[in-house]
Amino acid sequence: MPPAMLAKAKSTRVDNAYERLKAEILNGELPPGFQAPEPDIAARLGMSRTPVREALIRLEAEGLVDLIPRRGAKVLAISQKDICEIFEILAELEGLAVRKAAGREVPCVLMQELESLLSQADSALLENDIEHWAELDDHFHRLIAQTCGNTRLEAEVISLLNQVHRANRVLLRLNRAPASRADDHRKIFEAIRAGREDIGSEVARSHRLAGLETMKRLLQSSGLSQV
Amino acid sequence: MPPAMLAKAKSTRVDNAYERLKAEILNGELPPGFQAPEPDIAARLGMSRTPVREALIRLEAEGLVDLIPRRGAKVLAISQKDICEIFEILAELEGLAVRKAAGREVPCVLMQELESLLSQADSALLENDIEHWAELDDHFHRLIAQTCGNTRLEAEVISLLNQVHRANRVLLRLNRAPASRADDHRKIFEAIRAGREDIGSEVARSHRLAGLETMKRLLQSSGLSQV
DNA sequence: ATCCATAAAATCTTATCGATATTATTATCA
DNA sequence: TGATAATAATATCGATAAGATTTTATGGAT
Repeated sequence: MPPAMLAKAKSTRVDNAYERLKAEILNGELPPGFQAPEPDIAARLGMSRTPVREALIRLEAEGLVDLIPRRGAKVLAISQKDICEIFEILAELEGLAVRKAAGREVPCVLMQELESLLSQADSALLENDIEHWAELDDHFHRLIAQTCGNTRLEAEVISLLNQVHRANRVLLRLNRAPASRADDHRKIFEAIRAGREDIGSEVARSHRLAGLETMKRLLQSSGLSQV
Repeated sequence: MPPAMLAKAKSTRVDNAYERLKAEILNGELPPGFQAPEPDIAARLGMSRTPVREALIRLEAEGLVDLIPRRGAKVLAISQKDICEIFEILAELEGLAVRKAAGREVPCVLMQELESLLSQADSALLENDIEHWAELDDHFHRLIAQTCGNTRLEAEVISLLNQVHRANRVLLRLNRAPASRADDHRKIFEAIRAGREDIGSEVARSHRLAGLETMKRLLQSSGLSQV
């Protein structure tokens, strides 16, 4: 057996297209509403339509694009209704994730990383670097999902976070302020460390629901019907 | 505009392959562990590999099959760990679904259908027709998901139910008894009708968690490591 | 002479391509 | 306005290239 074959890392065209398109959607290079025929996308990525198509199907399953029968692929825009639906689900799922994390032995490196994120976020806030703070905030939520030990739960939370990623960014930038008490994050962290399942779960839940209210307010005041 | 164009129902080969394969997986014709090269599947379905492949990618995204790089498509088997993960998520999500349903005006026909299912289930139980009862039980859970008004929540619950569908069937048949108090279902129904969000939500949650315990016990006693 | 390890060859299956058939939409014309 | 033609994009196919696995050969050691 060859010495190093733990990571498959086969790097196929489909994977390549998938990763690139996903990254472009998440960072806003391909904005919501962007639409293009498959041949165009394929040409841009330098490959034939087949792998692009397969990547698009995966992205559609993850709720990032819409494949319109004879219209091409469209990057999904997020409406207020979408945000409500997603945040409601996230509130429960993140609550569960924190509960599970608090009820088990979370790998030490994860806890350290979480703590590091917390202090970095504090710094960013002091320096009024909202952009950076938002990034750290998002990262914290993703990391929490990884502490729960339930791989499906983790994947589902990450998928939902991806779907609202741009909306979060846009609205936060618009608001130029944190979406909710940054303090919640520390409370969640402490609850996990101390094994306080109920408290952690409830803080995570209400944190997300408070975030929903903020988002609704921002959407309203910005007049944007979708993001 | 043509008179009837509400339902698109375009019936493409991909959709066809998707529906057929999904049905065959759910009803057990393609049992867990079943594995076949793409050309075989395509030949069986009477079409080329392309649409089959696209259907398989969708099924993979839904957690029903595994596409192994040079090995073909494999129908996923469900382990105890999988069941734990899925039931834990379902407990939260079904709890939320019932809460939302209780908090809104559920379409009358849905409520009627739910009630019909309840009485049919009672009959089936009286006649000791476990098979039929299990079917009605499953149907009830799916219908509940449809009452919540959150389309993503509905889709996610249905997807999770699909993933444990065969496990449910197999173990219930093995047990030859309902998985938990059928009474819970009526409680949930009444809570939705009466708008008792907290009660309904909690019953749904504990109902699912009780189901998990039953499943664990059945798995243990049957000696099956996966289903 | 037999058996194991290694290398070469054959085979099998996917990954990807380019081309064609199909069909929704748009444009054109009476 | 309604029918028809043109267009454009997908849906699907069949073929090929690439890659892994298995089989078969081969050579040396006991």
